[in-house]
Amino acid sequence: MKNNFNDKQIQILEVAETLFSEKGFDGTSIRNIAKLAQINVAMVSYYFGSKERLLESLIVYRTSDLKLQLDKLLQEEIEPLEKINKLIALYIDRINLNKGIYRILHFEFTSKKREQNIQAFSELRKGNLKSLELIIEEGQKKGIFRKDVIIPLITPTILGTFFHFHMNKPFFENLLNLKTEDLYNNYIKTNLTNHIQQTIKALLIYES
Amino acid sequence: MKNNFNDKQIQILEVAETLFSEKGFDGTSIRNIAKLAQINVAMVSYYFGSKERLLESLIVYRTSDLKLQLDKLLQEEIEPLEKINKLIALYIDRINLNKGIYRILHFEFTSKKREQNIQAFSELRKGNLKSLELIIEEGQKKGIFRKDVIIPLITPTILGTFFHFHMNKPFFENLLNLKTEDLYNNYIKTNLTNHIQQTIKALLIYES
DNA sequence: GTTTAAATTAAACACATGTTTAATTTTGTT
DNA sequence: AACAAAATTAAACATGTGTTTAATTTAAAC
Repeated sequence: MKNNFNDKQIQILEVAETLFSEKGFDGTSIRNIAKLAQINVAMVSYYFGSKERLLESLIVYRTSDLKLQLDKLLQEEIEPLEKINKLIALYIDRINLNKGIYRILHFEFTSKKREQNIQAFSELRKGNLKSLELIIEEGQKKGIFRKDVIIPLITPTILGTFFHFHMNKPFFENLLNLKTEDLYNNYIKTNLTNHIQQTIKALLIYES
Repeated sequence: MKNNFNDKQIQILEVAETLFSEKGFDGTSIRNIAKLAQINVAMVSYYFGSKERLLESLIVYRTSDLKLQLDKLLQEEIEPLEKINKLIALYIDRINLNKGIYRILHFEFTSKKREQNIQAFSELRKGNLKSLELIIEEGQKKGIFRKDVIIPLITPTILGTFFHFHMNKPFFENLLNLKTEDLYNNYIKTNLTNHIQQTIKALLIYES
C-alpha cells in the first residue's frame, strides 16, 4: 500500500475522513465527497480505484506513526507505573487527535462486512498488546503490580472507557457542561485521562 | 410509540435486528430484510411506515424492561459493593442477551445523523446514572467508597470495557481461544464480568 | 512549439435504493 | 354466501449508487 499522497489525494482523504466519521462509510456517497472536496466524482476512482480502497488509503494515511511512538515509550527508563500512565496518555492523546479515523475504524472494522481488512489491524493490535504485556510483566517482577490480572482485558478498559465517552459525546457535553470544543478536549486530556489512569492503577496495585 | 406488535411485525423486527447489527442501518436494504424474512418489500412500509420508523420500533421492542430490573435491584437490601457488582452483572448480562440491538444503538445513535432520536435515550441514560449515583453515595456515607471518584465516568468504564471487547469479538475470540459461541458467552459472564467488577471495586475502594 | 503523459471533465452505464400504487388474495363478520 | 377490512403482491416510480468511458484541458519533457 502506498504511503505518500499528493495534495489532491490528501484533500480527498481529509474530506472522506470527515464524512465517513460523521455519516459512516455506507452513509457517505462518492458524490458527497466529490461535492465537499470540490472535485469530479471520477477523481476518486482515478486516484484510489474504488470507494473501498479509498478507505484503506485513509487508514494508512492516518495510523502509520502510533506504533513508532509506542516503541519509543517502551525504551524509556522509567518506573512501570509511570510507563503505564504515559501509555494511557499517549493512547488517548493520539486517538483524540485523530478522532475521525478512529471513529471510522471503530465503526467499520467491527462489522462483519470488512473482515478481509481486519487482518492487518489484528497484527497491529497484537503488537500493541505485546508492548503492554512487557510493561506489566516488568512491574510484576518488581513486585509492584499484582499478578492475577488479565492483561488482554486492560486494553478494553482503557480504550473502551475513552470510546464510550467519545461515542456519546453529546450526552456528556450536556451532562458535564462542556460547551466548547476546547472544554471538551481539555476534559479528555485531564479528567478522563486521570480517571483511566486511576482506574488502571487501582486495578494493578490493589490487594484485597 | 406502539409497544405490542403482531407475529408478522415481530418476524420483521427480528430479521431487521440481525441485519442492522451485522451490516449497519445504512448497509441494510429493505429488500435484504424482505428476502430474509420472506415477505414482500412493501410490508415494511405497510407495517412501520418507513425504514427509519422500523428502527424506532425495534428499539422500543427491545429496550423496555432494563429500567424495570434496575429499579428492582436498587431496592434490594444488600451492601453497596454487592449492589455495584450486581449492577455490573445485570448490565452485562442484559446487553449480552440483546447484543444485536445494543450494537445497533451503539453504532447508529452516536452518529450525527440520528440526533432527533437521541433525546429519549438521553433520558433513559440519565435515569440509569441516577441509580448508580444513589448506590455510590450510600457507599460513601458508610465510609466504604472513596469520595474523589468521578461518578459519570464509571459508566463509560463499565460499558466501554464490555463494548470494546464485544466490538472486537473476532480479535478476542482468536486471542483467547474462544472457539464456540458458548465459550465466548461464558467468558463474558465469568472472566470479563469479574474483570470489570474487580476494576470498579479497586477504583472505588483503593486509597493511595 | 510540438509531443506525450497526467489530470480533469460531463455524460452514460447498470444497478440498488426507499417508497407508492393499484390490483389481488386472505381473513373475519354478519 | 356476501360483504368489508386487512394483508399481500408485483410492478412502477423517482432518485441515488459506484464505476467507466471518451473527450478535453493542463502540465511536463524534449
